Amino acid sequence: MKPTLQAVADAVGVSRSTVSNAYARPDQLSAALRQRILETAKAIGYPGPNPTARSLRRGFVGSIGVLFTSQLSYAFTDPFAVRFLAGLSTAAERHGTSLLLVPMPGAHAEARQAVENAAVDGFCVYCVGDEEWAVDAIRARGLPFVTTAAPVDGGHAERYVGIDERAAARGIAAHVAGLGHRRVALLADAVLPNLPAGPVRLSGVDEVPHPTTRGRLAGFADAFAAVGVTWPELTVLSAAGNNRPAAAAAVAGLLDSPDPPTAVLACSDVLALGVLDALTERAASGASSLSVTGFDDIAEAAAVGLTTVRQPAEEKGRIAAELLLDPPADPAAGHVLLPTTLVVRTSTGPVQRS
Amino acid sequence: MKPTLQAVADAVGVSRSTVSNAYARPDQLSAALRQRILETAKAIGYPGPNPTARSLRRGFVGSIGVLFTSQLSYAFTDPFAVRFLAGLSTAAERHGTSLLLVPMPGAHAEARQAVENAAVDGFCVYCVGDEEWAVDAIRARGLPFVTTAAPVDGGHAERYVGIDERAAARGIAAHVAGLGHRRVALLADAVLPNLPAGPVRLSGVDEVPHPTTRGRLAGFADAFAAVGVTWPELTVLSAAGNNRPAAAAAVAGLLDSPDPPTAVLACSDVLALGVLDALTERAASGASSLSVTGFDDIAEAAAVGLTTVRQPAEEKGRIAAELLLDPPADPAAGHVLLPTTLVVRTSTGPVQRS
DNA sequence: GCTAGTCTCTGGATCGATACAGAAACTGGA
DNA sequence: TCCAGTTTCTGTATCGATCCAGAGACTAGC
Repeated sequence: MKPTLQAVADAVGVSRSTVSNAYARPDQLSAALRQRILETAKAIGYPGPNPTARSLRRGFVGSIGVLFTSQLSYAFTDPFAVRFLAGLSTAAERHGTSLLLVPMPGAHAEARQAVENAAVDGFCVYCVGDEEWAVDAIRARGLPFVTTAAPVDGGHAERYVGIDERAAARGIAAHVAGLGHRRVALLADAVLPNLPAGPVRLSGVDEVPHPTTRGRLAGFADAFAAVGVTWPELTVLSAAGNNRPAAAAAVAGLLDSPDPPTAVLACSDVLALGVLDALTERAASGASSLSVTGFDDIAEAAAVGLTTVRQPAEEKGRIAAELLLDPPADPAAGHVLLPTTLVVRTSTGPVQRS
Repeated sequence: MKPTLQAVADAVGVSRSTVSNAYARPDQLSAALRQRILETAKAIGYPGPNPTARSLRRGFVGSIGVLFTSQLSYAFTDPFAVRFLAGLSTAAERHGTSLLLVPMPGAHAEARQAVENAAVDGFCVYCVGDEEWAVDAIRARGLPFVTTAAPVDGGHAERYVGIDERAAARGIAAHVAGLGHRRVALLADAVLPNLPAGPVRLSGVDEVPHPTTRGRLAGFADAFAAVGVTWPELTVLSAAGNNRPAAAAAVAGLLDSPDPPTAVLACSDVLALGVLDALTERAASGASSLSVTGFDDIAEAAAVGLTTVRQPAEEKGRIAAELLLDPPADPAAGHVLLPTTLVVRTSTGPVQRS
């Protein structure tokens, strides 16, 4: 059994409080006594105050929870998420705060429990879709939190850091429309829950539950509406996951159809790379036969010449951490919208007349 | 103030224990009463048992600490580390365990404190170099831990998952030697602490403090010794960090020298990519003018055709988590050495006669 | 009707620390 | 010499739960 604070107190012949002070408040006791306490503590093998007990008494923990509404391991699979975490961890490190990565069991009730059981001072919720339940659970605990997107209408997060999804999407779609493309497909991950890969019929963008996806699709639609292409004329493709094979699978049917689109606008770079994979497989390349765009500007986008929207990933993480760790006095400052940039590379080009 | 368990007990008119049981041991009370308790709990806004208090009483936390001996954000910058974390998190998720990423302040004493203050049930120590202090601090707390490398002679970790660094390095160096290369440079990150970038004179590999680096350099040396190239004939280059620019900077002088090496063996893919960057800058490419090898086989290595040693990153993480979360009965099973593979691509080729 | 056995529920002890009010000793100045 | 002020240390209450021995009520079997 590891010795406790009491054991040290007994060994030195002082009170528990004094030993506690030796660790947490050096100014509350003489240097000599403190020295003596620390030495006997080491001698009897006392490892320092128990972190859990300390947290309980103090009422705060010194760590913030990071919530991924999908599987936790997704965080390390998606390049954008990784960069976000890099920013988050840098800022957290500056504050001496640790990050608790909370596992998310598939079952809803258990996932909620995971949120309830996390010993943290606040949460950073990455990519909340409809998962208002997570926010609810956090609110029920009375803990502060930040989300990585402006909240869905109705729910209001006090603090968030996001981008203007719709405007950014409109920008890149306008670029594609400007190149003359009119027969286009929009590609997103899980447009509707439990959907097979491939085209989806939606009466409107409002049907899409995931707010980020909805925002981006709406932006794409805006730009095409401006050149006379209406929503029903756009093909919406759903991929079974935010990864390259899923994207390749989702576009496969369309690419092989007699009347393929001239451009595919993807809701993430990873999906766009999957489309390029599908093209490579067919011995075609981006831009020449099909224009492809992504979203996020991950490192690989530059390598393959993907036209995309850049958003500051590390910065997003950094700001998220700071909103949480020292909240701005002015509540309005808790709502941060980061700028985005259209990055035109070689994966988009003028529409080919066939 | 958030209501406590006691408040719920009072509201329902039962004892604290019963409310506790309603959450943690449903079989200990009638379904009807449990229902009633849960309902009033929700009604008065009780968010469920306080995780910290629960941990204190139960004596375990449900999370494991992940320790990076360098900055925490390094974890998200190094592709190999990211994949390791992916594996770790997948396994942790299966066990319902969360991961606590502990920040590492630069100052030694503070870093030790960070280890002492982490509320965790065990630690996964990534890439321990000479930082025996971390292991010491963990031992002092009496917590179990895993390291990602076989321990340095002397210190003994009960559980570790690593690779045979020396043998793997010997393998890839033998490939390079087999191609006829004799004038070669070995590139590593921070060969000695606080070293400027560039060539280092070492009387032997034993001088290198970081065990992983030492192991790899020793393996390289082994293979060249076998073809008659002795240690003093090998150039050792030190980079100021495990990143591409640092590697490019470290080799710059040598590449521009009148008598450049015909091959560079790097201790990581990231460093090797930096060398390729330096070559690109000089309008030369790998293999034609200079053979380059890496270590780890990160995703980008395949893209640029880097010859390297593959080690199973996700698997390493997964096993680390499992060694920690359900330790094998047989202590010998706590020592895992993973297999490695030599992956020959286009960045290595026969030595050019000039 | 009585004993044994099961189901429910309770109360007090406990996990390991920190906060805070106040006691004791010491310092200095008038 | 005495009082105010500071420094140093102590003791008790508390953070919010879980554990465990045991009290009552209830069922079963003989």
